[in-house]
Amino acid sequence: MLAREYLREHADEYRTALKNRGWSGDLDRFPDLDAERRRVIVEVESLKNRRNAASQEIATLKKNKQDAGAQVEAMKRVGEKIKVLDARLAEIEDELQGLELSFPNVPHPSVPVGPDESANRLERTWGEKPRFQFTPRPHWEIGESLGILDFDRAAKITGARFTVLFGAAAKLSRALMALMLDLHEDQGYREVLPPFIVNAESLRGTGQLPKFGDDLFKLEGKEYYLVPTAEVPVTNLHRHEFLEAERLPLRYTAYTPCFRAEAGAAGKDTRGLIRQHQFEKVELVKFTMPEQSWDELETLTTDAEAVLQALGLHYRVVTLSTGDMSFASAKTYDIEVWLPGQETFREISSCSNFTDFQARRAAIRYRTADSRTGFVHTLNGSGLPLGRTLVAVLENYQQADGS
RNA sequence: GGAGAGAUGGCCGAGUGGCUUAAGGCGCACGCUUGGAAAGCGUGUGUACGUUAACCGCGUACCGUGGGUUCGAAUCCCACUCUCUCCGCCA
Repeated sequence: MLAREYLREHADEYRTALKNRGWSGDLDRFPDLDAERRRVIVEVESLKNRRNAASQEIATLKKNKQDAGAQVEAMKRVGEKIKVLDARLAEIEDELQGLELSFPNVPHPSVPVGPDESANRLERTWGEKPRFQFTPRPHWEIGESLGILDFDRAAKITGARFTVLFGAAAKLSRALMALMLDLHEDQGYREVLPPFIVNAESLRGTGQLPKFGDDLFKLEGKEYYLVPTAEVPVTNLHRHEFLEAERLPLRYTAYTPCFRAEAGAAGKDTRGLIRQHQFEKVELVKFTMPEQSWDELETLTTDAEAVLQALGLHYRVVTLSTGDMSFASAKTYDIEVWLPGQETFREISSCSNFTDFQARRAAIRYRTADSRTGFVHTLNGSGLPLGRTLVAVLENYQQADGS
């Protein structure tokens, strides 16, 4: 969510930002609605002011055993008016809020402008492509021939896009989780194990709702959802809270399974465990003062990279273009790991600065020692997904004999 | 799942329709006092929105959340959420 003052005073600038993002929506309704809202507020609040004064009068008259009938009658009419205006105001607020929740964040000036991933900017690469004396195989072949990845049985138990890990794969996954959490703890992150089920309010705070509900698994009976990423429960740890400015930034790392319905993604990357309905991930989340967040984005990214370096995996870092960024992000670095079995760089981490976009939705504020308040900046990045890291290890360290 | 009790400011806690612009205390900030401190005394102490050049002032709202009754609601009514106690069930 963006500041109303920003939408009022920098409408042209925001229009350009939306165009760069390839966003198609209605910005024209905002100024009308905003102006009407303020008109109604001025009117209804002056009526309430009159009512408050009158009720004091009535109380005094009654105490002195005097007749207050005329005042009561007059206030009945004022009360009716207030009721009507309050109802109108609620309508306006609803529509205005719905509108504001649909507006994406403003890209940072350093973000390359472009329609899609073709405009992404390469920042750096680390390591080198491993050389093989044989043709490297994709992970699904390695995993199936070793009997440690089983897609067919997962399809029987559940359905498409689920996987069973056996033996060494399961054990490696568990080891990777411990490696990542320990590494991030050394980097200054506090480990947290949150609920894997969240309510709708939490998803609104981080921006998955109301727009991207189709990508979520919703539980029946209650307004509960399976977490699509640890970003949701961890960012919402501090929803509706004031954080002491001198204690910022707060840094958290969390392991959770992630559940994604991916309603619109059928047919893409269907082989192997690159795109699954369930995967596991270690996540990094930060809450910072506004002036710290851009530096913290850089260290967040290098903190995630450190996992790949520890594993000796070749990767590159790219800045996503305006057209490739997610809804809530102001700037995103993608880390892409080299997969020799598929001869491609594949996204393994997304590190984003959401500026105050999520903090406004979730009301996460700071308070300084001299009592100034404001919205914090939130950031997060994968550090890293277990499944894709397992894929990278399998493909990069495979041997000629299939082991 | 059943029964009962509860939710008030940073914290404790009073408050069963108007005298509450939420008592009192603690904490915190500033000042007085002091050689310095403690104690004591005094002043102040939330959030959002609106108005405004202005977080100067003024106004409106907020006592778990959402509705309702009333001229007027922290207070009465309804629904929901959460917490605690006991019972049941369960890893």
